Amino acid sequence: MMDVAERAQVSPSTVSLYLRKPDAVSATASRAIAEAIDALKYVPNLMAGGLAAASSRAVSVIVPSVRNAFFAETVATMQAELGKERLQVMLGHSEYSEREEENLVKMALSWKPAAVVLTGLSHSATTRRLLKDGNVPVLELWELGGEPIDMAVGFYHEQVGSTAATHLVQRGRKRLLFLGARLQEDRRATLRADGFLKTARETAGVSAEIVQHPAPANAAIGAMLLAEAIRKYPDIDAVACSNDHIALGVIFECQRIGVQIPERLSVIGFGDLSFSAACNPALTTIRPPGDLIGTEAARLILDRINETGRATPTVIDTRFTLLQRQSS
Amino acid sequence: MMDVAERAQVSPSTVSLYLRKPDAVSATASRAIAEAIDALKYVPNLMAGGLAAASSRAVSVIVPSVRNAFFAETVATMQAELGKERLQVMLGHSEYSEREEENLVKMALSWKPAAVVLTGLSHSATTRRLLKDGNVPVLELWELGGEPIDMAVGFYHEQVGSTAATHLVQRGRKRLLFLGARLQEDRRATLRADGFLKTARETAGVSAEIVQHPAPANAAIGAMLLAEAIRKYPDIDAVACSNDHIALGVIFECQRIGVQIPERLSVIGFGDLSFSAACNPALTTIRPPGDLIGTEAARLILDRINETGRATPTVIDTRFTLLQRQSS
DNA sequence: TTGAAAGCGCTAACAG
DNA sequence: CTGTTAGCGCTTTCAA
Repeated sequence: MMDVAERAQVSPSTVSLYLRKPDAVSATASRAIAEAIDALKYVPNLMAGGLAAASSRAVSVIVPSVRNAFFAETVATMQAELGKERLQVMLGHSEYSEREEENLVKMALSWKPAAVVLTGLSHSATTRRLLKDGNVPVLELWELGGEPIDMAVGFYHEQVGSTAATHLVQRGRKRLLFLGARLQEDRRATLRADGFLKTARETAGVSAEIVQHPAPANAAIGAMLLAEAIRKYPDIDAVACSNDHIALGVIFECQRIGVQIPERLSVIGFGDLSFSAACNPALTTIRPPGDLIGTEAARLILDRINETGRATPTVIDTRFTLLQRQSS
Repeated sequence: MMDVAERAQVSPSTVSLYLRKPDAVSATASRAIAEAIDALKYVPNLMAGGLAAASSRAVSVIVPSVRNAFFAETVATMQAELGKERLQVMLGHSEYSEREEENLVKMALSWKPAAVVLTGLSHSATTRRLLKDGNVPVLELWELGGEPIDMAVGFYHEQVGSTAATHLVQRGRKRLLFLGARLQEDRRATLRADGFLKTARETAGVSAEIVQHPAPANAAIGAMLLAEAIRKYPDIDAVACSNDHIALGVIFECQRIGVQIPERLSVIGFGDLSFSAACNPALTTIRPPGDLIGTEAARLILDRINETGRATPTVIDTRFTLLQRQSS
């Protein structure tokens, strides 16, 4: 930076100012500095900047796993949005463990991040304390309904379950079933199951049960669950799945054992994954706005950093969309 | 750190040493320092550390998109492995653009990363120059066959295509087709197509064509491609798909139009995605070792950082696996 | 709008 | 194995 300043005939602090707030520097100086940066191929050292400013241009994003398409979508969107403002995404995977999440938060704080982004509303006591004391913007994504540490962007998962149940009932179904995977770890899937069962059972003449498996969701588990469901509850006429991977397995299993969808069995999923519209039959599902969550989250972070006077909202409900297709 | 040193009755540099190389500090000092860190709830400032060391504990990982399950797998694995050594993953998405990748590399270099990880072997000239001059370990993942900037971990995609063709021919197929999506951007899918066509056409009595679509791969595109393929080449008896999303669409479309798999048509995919084994019929596919690529990459980076004397290899061929299932 | 000065909190020789 | 010393390359008042 000193070399750039020398070449541009200004002081280092003017170069620094130019880099951070270009508008505060005169056109003449700006031109000279830009030329010097270019000629010298100057690359700012963000470590030094972060040290001096006691805050870095890194945003720590912690999700259960980026292998999960939902979180991948949000992470990808956030990186794209934050990258435009030259903010770096630092990624961490909690693998659905609060202990691991806590470690990641500790590591993250060492970087003096511009913001910390978590998934969901349940965290260890230490995590909450670290973050509250940390004097850093905190965002919790993908879940609404509890008390956020700072800001939250997401939707109500009980509503998702409730919407699914209502939809199936409206289609004339009476014997409902929820098919869930890894419910012990996936709090949000559990909330969807709760909402589903509650709404279904509150409806006169409708019954609802749940069948689950502890392994992570995939189509093979979905197929197993459907087989087990048919065995346990031969008279079911509709299943709601904790996500579309499970629903895909249900579709394949029904094909194999000759259960007609939707005539004999209605199926609704969650996720609207890339294959859902192309299934045979096309899968009715509920689409969570993974990308919207990402853009809204990025916007809140940017607002905070730029302290745009106007108080930023604390909670954003992105809602979700029911997509009715052939399977119901 | 000075507070910790004072409380532990040692000098700050001993604390620093303890933090970086615990084994180099006496047991007595270690105990005292650990106690002090705990009591004071000391959180190291990695920005300061990075500045002083002229190198940070951040690893920049740039992939086309983490929405793609292949790269998500590698990113997740790398984060887990590097996280154990307290290295942070900084994520960037090139969206298959060399220009965007170049921007991300420039941003990454500002952080003085411990290593830069890219996807594939083709990059802009500037990217290559920046990285070669950057005096930073560079890894290129998921592709072998060219001249790596520094180190590479992956496999040969032409071999994948060739393996698929050979498999189909061995199953007695004669009229082969490659179904591809987004080949103009996805160099590795193009390499697989090339290998497939070459091997098929070199085989006596076997013909091979290609049908493609410019949109990103998903099941709907796969269904469209299959329909188009049947129209153009009514006598095909086998299709290889650029990935399993396409293959899934093919399976559904064949169900709809009544084409028997594998009797009338053999299908092979690429990816072994989470649904592939559970399809109806189960999908024959080629599994790329996304997790192995991640662990090997992490190992190379760690070796470099710790300068484990022994020269680290420059290129690692992880190979891939053919999984024969019902669809062929 | 610009510049001088004073660090930010740590690392890395080096000597002991 | 431990301590001394001299910065790393920026940002940020504050004054001009």
